[in-house]
Amino acid sequence: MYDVAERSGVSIATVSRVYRNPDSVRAQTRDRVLAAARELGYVPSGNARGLASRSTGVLGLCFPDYADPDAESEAGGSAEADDDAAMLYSDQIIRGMERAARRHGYALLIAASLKGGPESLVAKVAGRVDGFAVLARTVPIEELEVISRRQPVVMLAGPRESDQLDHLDHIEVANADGQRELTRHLIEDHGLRRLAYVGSAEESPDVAARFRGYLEACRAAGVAVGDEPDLRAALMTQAEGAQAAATLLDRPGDRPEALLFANDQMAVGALHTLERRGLRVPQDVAVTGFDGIALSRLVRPALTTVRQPMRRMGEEAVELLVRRLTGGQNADPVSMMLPVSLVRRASCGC
Amino acid sequence: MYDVAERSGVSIATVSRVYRNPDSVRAQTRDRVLAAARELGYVPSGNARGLASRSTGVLGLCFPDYADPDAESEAGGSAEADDDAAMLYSDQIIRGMERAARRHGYALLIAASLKGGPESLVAKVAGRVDGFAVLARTVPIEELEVISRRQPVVMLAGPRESDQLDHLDHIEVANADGQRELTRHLIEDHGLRRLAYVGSAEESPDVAARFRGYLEACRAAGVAVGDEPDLRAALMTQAEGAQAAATLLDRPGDRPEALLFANDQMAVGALHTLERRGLRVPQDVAVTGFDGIALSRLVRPALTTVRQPMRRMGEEAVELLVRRLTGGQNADPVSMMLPVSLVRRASCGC
DNA sequence: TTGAAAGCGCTAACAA
DNA sequence: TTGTTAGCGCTTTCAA
Repeated sequence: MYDVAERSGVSIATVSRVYRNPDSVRAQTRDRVLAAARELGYVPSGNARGLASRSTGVLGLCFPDYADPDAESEAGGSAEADDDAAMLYSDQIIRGMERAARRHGYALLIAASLKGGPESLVAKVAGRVDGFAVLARTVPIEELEVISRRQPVVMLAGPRESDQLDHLDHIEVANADGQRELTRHLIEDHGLRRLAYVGSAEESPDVAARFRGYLEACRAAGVAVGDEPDLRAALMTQAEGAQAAATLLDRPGDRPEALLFANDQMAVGALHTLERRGLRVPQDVAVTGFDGIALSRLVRPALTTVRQPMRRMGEEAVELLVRRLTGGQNADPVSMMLPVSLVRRASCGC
Repeated sequence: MYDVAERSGVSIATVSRVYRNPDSVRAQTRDRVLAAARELGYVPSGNARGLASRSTGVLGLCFPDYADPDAESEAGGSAEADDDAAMLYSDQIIRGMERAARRHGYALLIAASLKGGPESLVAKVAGRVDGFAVLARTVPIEELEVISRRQPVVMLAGPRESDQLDHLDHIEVANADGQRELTRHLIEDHGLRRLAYVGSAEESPDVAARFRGYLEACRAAGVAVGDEPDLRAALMTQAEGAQAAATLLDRPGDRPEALLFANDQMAVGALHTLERRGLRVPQDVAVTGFDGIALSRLVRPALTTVRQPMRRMGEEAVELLVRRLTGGQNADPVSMMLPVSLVRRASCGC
């Protein structure tokens, strides 16, 4: 910047103005500055800017590290497919955030969580952005508590997790509503009563809420259910879904009329198992998922599921952050529950 | 930082050490500092750090703005589906870069290009990262030329575009090879000779290379072809593919034995048209795509295509950047051509 | 419309 | 093991 100033015969203040507020500089002066900048290959330092102006023009997103990158090369075809699908969840959020951020003139910094000492990735992100979103259960609560005292943070999915964090803005999805409505649909509209639910071993709040919705619908309809899912998968992958379906079909007693899965990937896996066994979906067994990933629309039969508006969640997150950053810093914490929608397709009999 | 130092009775240098190099500080001192930091809600400023240390620990990615965000709400169901698919291209790169960046301790800053004055998004990204990747045709050459004088830039996909930019590292995909091999496969292995090729109106270098591969294979096999694709679609979407298929089928003369599309999305659209018309794929007409997006595996019949290693491209981009940033700044420009792989599935008759 | 000067919050020698 | 100090490259009053 000093070089540009010297070369164009102005002060550094003027160079600064050319970039921050071009109209406040005489056109002729501006052109001289720009020309000098071009000749010198000058690019303003975002760091220095941020330091001086106390803002970065960048929003952040921290999400969990879904897959172990090193394990990836060993993965076979099916794992790869799962991977493609698993991607969608965080990617939709990234996409939503990127778009909305761009609309507001922000760039997006993304980082998957990585545990570490005082130098954790979250802290790094936090130090480089004006505000950021975190997917639930990505970052230790205490750390988030400290960081959120200094800048806006919005929590995505899941509950707020802790009283310590109840000052954070928060966006979740109506998981229970969705699963309840889907279950009701199977029971009342299709007359199915022997249902089996496949949940997850590692019970995230979202997955728990889905199961809760399932229970509520069953009980409301007088369908007998236990307090636990019929099965819990470890990873919610296609492979696990395929296996879960096999396990459920092999259990003694009447075959379930419907298999409900806590996510789409498992449901897709189940479809494969059923096809292999010569069972027709939905005539012999109905199958449902949850999430509304692209895959769900493409498998045959197309999957009945509950669509989560992940892209919208990303967009809303940015709106919330921007609002905090433009005067709303003292507003009461906002908690949004995004509505989900039941997507009726072939796999339930529709 | 000053507050933390004061509160814990040390100098700011020690506070700095606690974060940068914990082992160089006595454990007891370190704990005092960390405690004070927690009480005060201290988060190190990435900007100040970057400014002082001349590095940010962040890599960047600039990609084109595929969709108009404002047009999105008007989009119908089919457009949405296309959107899901279109996403994959840049998303795979983002994903690959994020993973690789993380491995090397970097975060990733992403921004879709946006035209603008001296304050363009690229410049913004450039000012906040240690190095970045750009998808071809995203950024004006002159701007890139200026920026790349100051920091490593790797160009993704497409040729280098210009002699001005021949000092940049560069990664592309073997488009011509892939399309040539795919075409050869149709001609020689399946004995098809009446082929129709659907390209794009806006001829990107990649798409052009694919058509070139197609021509080469045809000529090598003695199959007559013109110098132009049989049809050029405007946007390469499913909708356009569906329409292109209809157009080709309605042309007078013998029906083509195979429809080759310059990307998967169009091929998928074509599949819909063919199904609607009661034509069997591949018995009546073979169909092929290009890209290897997730969708291609899931449609029925599954699509024969050429898989582009986009994730790998993202990873390699990071490797290249990291290499430049760790001593390799003066090495000769690297140009990689990533191999593609022919994916034989049902839609070609395999 | 332009310039002068005081930081922004940190890192990195160098000293102690 | 810890402290002192001089910047890093910009923005931002305040003056001119």
